[in-house]
Amino acid sequence: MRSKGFVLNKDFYIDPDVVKIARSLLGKVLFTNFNCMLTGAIITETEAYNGINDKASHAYSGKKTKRNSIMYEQGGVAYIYLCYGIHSLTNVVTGEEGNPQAVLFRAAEVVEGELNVLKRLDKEQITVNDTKGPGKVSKAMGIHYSDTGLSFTDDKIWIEDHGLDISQREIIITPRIGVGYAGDDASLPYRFVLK
DNA sequence: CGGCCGATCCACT
DNA sequence: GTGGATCGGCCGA
Repeated sequence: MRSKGFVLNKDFYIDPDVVKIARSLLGKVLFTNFNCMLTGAIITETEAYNGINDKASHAYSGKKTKRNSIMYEQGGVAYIYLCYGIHSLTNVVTGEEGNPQAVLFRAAEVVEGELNVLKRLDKEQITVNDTKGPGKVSKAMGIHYSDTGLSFTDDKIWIEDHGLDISQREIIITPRIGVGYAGDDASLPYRFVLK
C-alpha cells in the first residue's frame, strides 16, 4: 500500500499467542485514515489481554456482553471502548474466532499526519506526552469508541511493518497498568515498552 | 430501573 | 500525591 513497508495481514493477528503479538507490535506503525486525514504513529507501548483465563481481561471467565462481544471475533478487528466516561481505549483483537484476546495500544510516536494530530488536539506543537497513554493515543489518532469493530485489513485503520528492527534489549517488560483488581494476574509480565 | 464504577487524564496542592 | 471529571455498560433488585 505504501513504500515504507507492508501492511500486516490477517495471519499476523490470528496467531494464538497474544503476548507474542503484543511484543512484536512494538516498532510497527499504526495508521488511521478517517475523513481523508491520514495519521501514522510508531507503536511504543502495548499490553496483552489473554482471553477467558486472564482476570484483567474484559472477557474473563468467558463473559460476553454487547460491549466486548467484538473480542470473540477472529483476530484483526478493533475493540474500542469508553473508559471513565471520557477516554476511548483502542485494542486490536487477536487469535481465532471464539478466543477473546486483544492487545491494547498504550503509547505511540507520531511519524505521519502531524498536522492532523495538531488539529485534533488543538495545539501548535506535538510533545511525546501527547501520545503517551491509551486515551491520548486514541485521541491523537482520531479513534473514537464508535469505531469499534473496524477491520485492520480495511482502509480506515491498519498497521504496517516498516522494517524497524527491535532488539530484545530495547524492550522493557512490566506488569500491566491499572489492573489491580485482577488479583494474581495483575502481576503478569504482559506490558511491553519500547525504550 | 437505579446505582456503581472503570485497561484514564489533568489540574491542583 | 490526590481527587474530580464524566457516562455507557453492567449487575442486582
